[in-house]
Amino acid sequence: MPAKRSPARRPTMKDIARRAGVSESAVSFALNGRPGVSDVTRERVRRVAEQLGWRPSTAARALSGEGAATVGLVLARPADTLGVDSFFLQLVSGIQEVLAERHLGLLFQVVEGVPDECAVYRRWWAEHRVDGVLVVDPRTEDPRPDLLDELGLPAVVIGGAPDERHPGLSTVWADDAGAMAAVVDGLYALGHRRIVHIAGLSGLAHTERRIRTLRAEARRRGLTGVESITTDYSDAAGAAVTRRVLGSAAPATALIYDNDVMALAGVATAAGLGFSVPADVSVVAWEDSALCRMVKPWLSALSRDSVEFGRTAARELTALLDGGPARTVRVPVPRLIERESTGAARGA
Amino acid sequence: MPAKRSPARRPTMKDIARRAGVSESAVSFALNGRPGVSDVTRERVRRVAEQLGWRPSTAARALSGEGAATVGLVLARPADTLGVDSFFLQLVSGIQEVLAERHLGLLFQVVEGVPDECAVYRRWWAEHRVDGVLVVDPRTEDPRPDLLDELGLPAVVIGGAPDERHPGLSTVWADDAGAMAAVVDGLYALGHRRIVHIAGLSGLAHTERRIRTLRAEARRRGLTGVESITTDYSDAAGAAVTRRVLGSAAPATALIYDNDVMALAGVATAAGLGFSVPADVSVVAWEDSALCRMVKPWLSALSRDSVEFGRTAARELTALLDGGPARTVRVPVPRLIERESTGAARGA
DNA sequence: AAGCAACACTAAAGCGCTTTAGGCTTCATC
DNA sequence: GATGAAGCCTAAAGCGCTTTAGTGTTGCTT
Repeated sequence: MPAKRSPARRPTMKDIARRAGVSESAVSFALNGRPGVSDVTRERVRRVAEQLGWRPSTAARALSGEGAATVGLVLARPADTLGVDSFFLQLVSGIQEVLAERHLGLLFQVVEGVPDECAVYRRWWAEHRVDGVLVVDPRTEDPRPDLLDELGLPAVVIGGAPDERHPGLSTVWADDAGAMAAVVDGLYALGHRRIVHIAGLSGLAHTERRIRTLRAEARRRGLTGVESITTDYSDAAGAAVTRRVLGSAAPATALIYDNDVMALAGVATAAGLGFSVPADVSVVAWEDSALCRMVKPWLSALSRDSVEFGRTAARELTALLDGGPARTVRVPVPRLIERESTGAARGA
Repeated sequence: MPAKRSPARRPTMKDIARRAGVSESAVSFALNGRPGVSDVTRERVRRVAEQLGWRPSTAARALSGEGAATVGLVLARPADTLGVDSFFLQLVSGIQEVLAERHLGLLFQVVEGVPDECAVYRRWWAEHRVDGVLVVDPRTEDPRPDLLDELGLPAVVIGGAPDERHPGLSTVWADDAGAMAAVVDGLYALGHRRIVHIAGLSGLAHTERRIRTLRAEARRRGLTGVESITTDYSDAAGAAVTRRVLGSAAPATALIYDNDVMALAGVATAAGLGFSVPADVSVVAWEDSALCRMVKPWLSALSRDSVEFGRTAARELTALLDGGPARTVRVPVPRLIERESTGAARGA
């Protein structure tokens, strides 16, 4: 028996009004907890609505000024870069958890770059599609905060540094600088003096923050064999840079990779070059995931709770939508999980 | 200078009408390419709209029966399972590419399980939020097609087998059965007789299809040491099953893992147990990604173009939205990329 | 017993768009 | 020169909801 292709009209408030024998306005008041109806009527209306399986039409709601009940998230990355990134899906999953409670939808889009991203914001705004947005991968020289300010679109920036120039935006961030300092501390204590940081995308706020911190830490200790090299986060880049670094005259004894994928590729490359980890070179991955326990030696990694990160961001956005003030909240510093890929520097 | 918090009213058709000196209806006709206005008026209206930066309010459009210009995608997976899955983001990225051309939004939600997913469809439908949906991870005994049929929500099922019981749904699928047969063929030719398939989630349509095919191939050849073991796709499960399988009296000589993550974990486990790959045991990963080239030996893997898969699915959905007929389209069979993890069976 | 507030409820407008039903010109037709 | 048809455009209703203004009842006060 083929399922019936029922026309299945969605029930509207008018239907409820008719069945409950009251006016549409009464229904609206009753269902939205506004004063103006007696408790018994309210209850009756609620029951009818329930029984009819009524749900407010977001379109109608949005049109009468209530907002779209939707928040937006755009990911600006070339399609091939977004492969093996566990961080992102976890973040989204945390975001969802909070949004779902409030029946807020998540409009998601992936684009090629920041200019496209800005265009999407403009469109969403003009089309009335979203009530607010979550901005990821903030950059130094970022046009997005200005734009969002101009559009008056509530937004929370995920992973940026506090930004006092845009008091309208909330920021949720982790203290990468502190984490980097801690990592360098640890490596220094193990005797490492030549440290290379295989960084992520140049221009990303957190990349630059890590680079600056590393440089500062090096200067503070008088270290000269310390540098950062930016990449595109890909395994290929991780491998290539590792090859170059370990091939130099006085190769680094410690490598800090800005994600798990590059770290893995780096370890494989090092092994291929005859370097043993951690005897010849220590490796730290900035991002923990199942991957880090899938190779021998297990990778020491900076771990953070990305799901909770997402939850926090979403909570800030809903607070903003409720008319709350913009805030800057810091989530816990990533913790260094010491596994097997870090050890004393050779000869230390 | 702080950016101005401009109230920034969105321009409406009324604004255009006033500026162009015509009625609102004329504007609507002009902008939607309907007859009823002269070419010069149409052009004038278009220019004014452009100049004002007008974009139709999706809410208003949706309300007047035009649909929400949005399609939905819900991912039913426990939060911790969706970590390292490159397939999914690539799929989404392909989907986006097609949707973006048509200015269709993608409403995205992740939930815990299929019942929740059904609830989301109902809600989206009742709230008028989406015009159609993309369904992933079809199951044997799947309640979703019936539901979508009942709601009359256009949908395309991604990765299912053709389903003649739901003529309203489009299906986009790859021939897993064919791929499995080819893999077994190859392994058989290499002398493998004891083959274990570390499968994915039991109940998923493609999991069951692979299992059935493997069983049929084994029977056809009179092989007895062939079996499938279902898992939850996690690296932990991959490792655990591998340990069990290789610890048996007459261990398998070839392992087929239903994703790259488990394959990786499997190889690591095998190495830990003293098995050398591929000398002692061959490994095939059903899903190719950067991971497969990040361990030695490089993993032989079944590769497919997930981005294109997503594009195809999205194209089918837009066709459906345009009133086209439901179709069943097959994307290319995954190709086996032979790398270093497969070889002749010991003693063959 | 008139006056008044308080309460429960309804009528109607409005959000921004589409669409149907005309109205008014113009031009061709016989 | 009346009749029609065609073409361009406007008025108005309607989509499903919120909200403001307003209408009747009560029940209380003096």
